[in-house]
Amino acid sequence: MTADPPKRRRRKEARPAEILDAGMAAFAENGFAGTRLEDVAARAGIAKATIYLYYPSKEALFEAAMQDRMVGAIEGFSQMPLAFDGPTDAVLRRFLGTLIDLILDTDATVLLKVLIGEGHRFPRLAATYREAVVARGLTMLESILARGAARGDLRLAPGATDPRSLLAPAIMTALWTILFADEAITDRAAYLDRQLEILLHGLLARPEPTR
Amino acid sequence: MTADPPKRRRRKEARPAEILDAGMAAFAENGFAGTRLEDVAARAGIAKATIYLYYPSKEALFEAAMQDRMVGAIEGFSQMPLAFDGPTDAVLRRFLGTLIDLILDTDATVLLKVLIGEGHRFPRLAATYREAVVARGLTMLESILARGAARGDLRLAPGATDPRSLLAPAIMTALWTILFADEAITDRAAYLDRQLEILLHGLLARPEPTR
Amino acid sequence: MTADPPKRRRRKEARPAEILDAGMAAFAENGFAGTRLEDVAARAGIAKATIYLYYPSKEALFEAAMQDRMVGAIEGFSQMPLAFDGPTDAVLRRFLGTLIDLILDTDATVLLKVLIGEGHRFPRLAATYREAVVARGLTMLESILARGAARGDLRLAPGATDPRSLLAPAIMTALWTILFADEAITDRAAYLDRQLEILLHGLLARPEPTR
Amino acid sequence: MTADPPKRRRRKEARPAEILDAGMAAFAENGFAGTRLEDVAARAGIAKATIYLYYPSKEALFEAAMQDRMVGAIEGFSQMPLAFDGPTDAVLRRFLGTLIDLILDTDATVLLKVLIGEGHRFPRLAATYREAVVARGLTMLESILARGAARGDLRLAPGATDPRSLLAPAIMTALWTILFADEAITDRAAYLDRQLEILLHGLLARPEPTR
DNA sequence: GATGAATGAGAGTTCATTCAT
DNA sequence: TATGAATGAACTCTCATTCAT
Repeated sequence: MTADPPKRRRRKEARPAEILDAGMAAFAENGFAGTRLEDVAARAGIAKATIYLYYPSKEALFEAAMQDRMVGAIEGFSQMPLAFDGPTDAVLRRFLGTLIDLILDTDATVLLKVLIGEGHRFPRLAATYREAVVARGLTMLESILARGAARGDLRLAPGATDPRSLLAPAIMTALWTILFADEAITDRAAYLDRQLEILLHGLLARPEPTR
Repeated sequence: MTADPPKRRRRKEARPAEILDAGMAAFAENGFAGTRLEDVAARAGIAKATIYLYYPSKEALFEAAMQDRMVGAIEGFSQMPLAFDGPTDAVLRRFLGTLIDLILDTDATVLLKVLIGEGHRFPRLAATYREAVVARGLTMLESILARGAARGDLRLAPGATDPRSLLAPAIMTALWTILFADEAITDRAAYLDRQLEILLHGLLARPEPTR
Repeated sequence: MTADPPKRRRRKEARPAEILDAGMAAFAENGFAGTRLEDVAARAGIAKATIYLYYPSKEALFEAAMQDRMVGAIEGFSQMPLAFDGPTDAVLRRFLGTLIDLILDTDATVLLKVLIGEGHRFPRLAATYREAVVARGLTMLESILARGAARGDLRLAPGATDPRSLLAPAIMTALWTILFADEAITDRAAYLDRQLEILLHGLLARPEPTR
Repeated sequence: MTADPPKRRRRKEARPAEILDAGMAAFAENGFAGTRLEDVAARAGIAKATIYLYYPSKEALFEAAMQDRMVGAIEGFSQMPLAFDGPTDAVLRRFLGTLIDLILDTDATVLLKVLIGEGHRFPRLAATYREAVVARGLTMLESILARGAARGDLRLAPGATDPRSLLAPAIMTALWTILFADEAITDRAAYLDRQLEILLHGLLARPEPTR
């Protein structure tokens, strides 16, 4: 990728991150068991043994790669517009829009995919994911709901609304991408609009508005 | 399943299905690459080599197991109450309730999990799944929406509603079970109620009900 | 070696012992770390993986091989002429002669060699060796000495004689064979005679026989 | 060793010797194949690659370390009291006492241990050891015997006595230390006394002392 | 049909050795 | 001179697959 790949000996500082990237890509494609360290090495442009200079085992590499992506995801969250101004529907649209962008443009999808497949064997990772990523997202949604309730925007008390309902558009996006990559969502804005239209206003016609 | 056939013969004819079950369970836990045929055999109570009498390779067993579960899922669909009577909200509640039961009580979750992890390596399976399971579910939802629109129950034209929105509660259920088994949904009815409450009536307070 | 070596599948009963023999030979030549399982397999005429059908690891094979030889050594002891009749010098000559024959004709030398090299890493084996082999030999010598003292054959009280002195001819034989195989002891009887001559009667001229 | 040279320079010149010491210690513990150059480096407080500045390969380092110890052993011999005065028993006692001290206080034991284990793979070393160390020791014993015969101290002609008999106490000491370090000889003087008592005067009661 | 035994082809891991600094 | 980084060549161990019974 860079201009002049020296035969050996690259910047040692970058190595661990390069390996992590290569590992993540490989694990995403083939899962933990299905990935050969040889492939990771090839992707990173190094020898198999070099991996062991930085990670003591395949498992350690896997965990490090996952953890690294989680840090990325968490950072993505913390850079989200925390100042929620204006009407609740606009706030939600902004929040979910950003979240979907995050999911589609980063390795968040990959992370989810791998954790679905291997979470069982790496309970620590699954726990971290739940606490540091999922719970955080849900908490943010809850605070949006609380603010909306305070503003009188919402029909229901915030406690009556499962925030997972609101997470659904984002997660469904990720899932669709994983399962049917080729049929993935193309027009994100339109997609989000349609989902929000229902979440905000409901499916049903208002039963006898006046009367 | 059947009532009385002589125990002797049952064994022989049941072999392939037993192996399929064992395989499914093993693949669900450890994925394709992470599963050892030895484990499958142990689960099925047979010798490793016996598997080869019925399936020519690990891949073939995997595909057969998946296909088998898909057939089960499809059968589940076809046994769903196709006579949609009554108001659309009741129909939807019945449909999604049955779907969630199906997901939680069968291997549908497991199927989804495995396909998420290995779909990439078994594109034929992924395609079958999309067409025979997912598309079928969406089609049924679309027909519910069309009927609802015809009845005047719906706020929007059926084409304006992404049926995936309606699938979300079911799929989120599956995902939550996969990722956080211990924190899984316990009270299904209540869970569904809360989700439907939003899907049907929306989050927002109705602006100026009178008009 | 046998007449008709079938291509595959030999008597499963003999396998473990064959592997043990092959392992012992290999370990004796190259030590534990220096031995490649591939070599053991080749010596045994089997595939490398077959070893793992019988022993779960290289270490386990090593320990099993050692233990097996120790059992052999111990059996050798128990078949020694326990009925010590006649004058002590004859008894000793018989005992040590048999011991040297045992050492030179069995794997006892090899066992000693390997334990010298690897005992440090396999303390359990070293302990077993000390207790089951060495201690047993010394005990037998002590009983010979006690009997000799009772007969009035000995100059000293049996407690005053370190039985290791008497073991020396046997052990030196083993050591010489290990270190300088090509220069090994050839005429065992003569060798033993010369050693015993000294042990029994001493180096020094009897000072003042009368007195 | 030397008195005062500036600390700076000392380091450089001492390097090879330090590496040799570290190597010897490591080889003694784990044998040739079982020793990692990394360990040697760690023991010597240097980097693994530095070893290659002084020794072109692991084998070369091994041979150098062994040879170095042999030189030490030989020097030990040459510093032994060559002026054998007095009665043969006293001479022998002095000689063997010094030898045992040498064995127990230097790396002579270690050398023996390693050569037992790896002599097979390093025949040159084994040959050197036999010639430069063992043969030399035996020669010295033979000269003691010759002198003793000339003095009339000995019962037998010197040719009738295998000098290895006399070496036995020393070698048995080494062997015991190697095999059963924890049960090693503690009271050297007493141990030697008991061994010599037998070697000099024999086990048997003098048959009819008078007559 | 069923299986225990056997194996070839890897996969992860280690380590002596080399190279650039 | 000294070393951290890198690697190729093993080596141990695993596992899908086959074969003889």
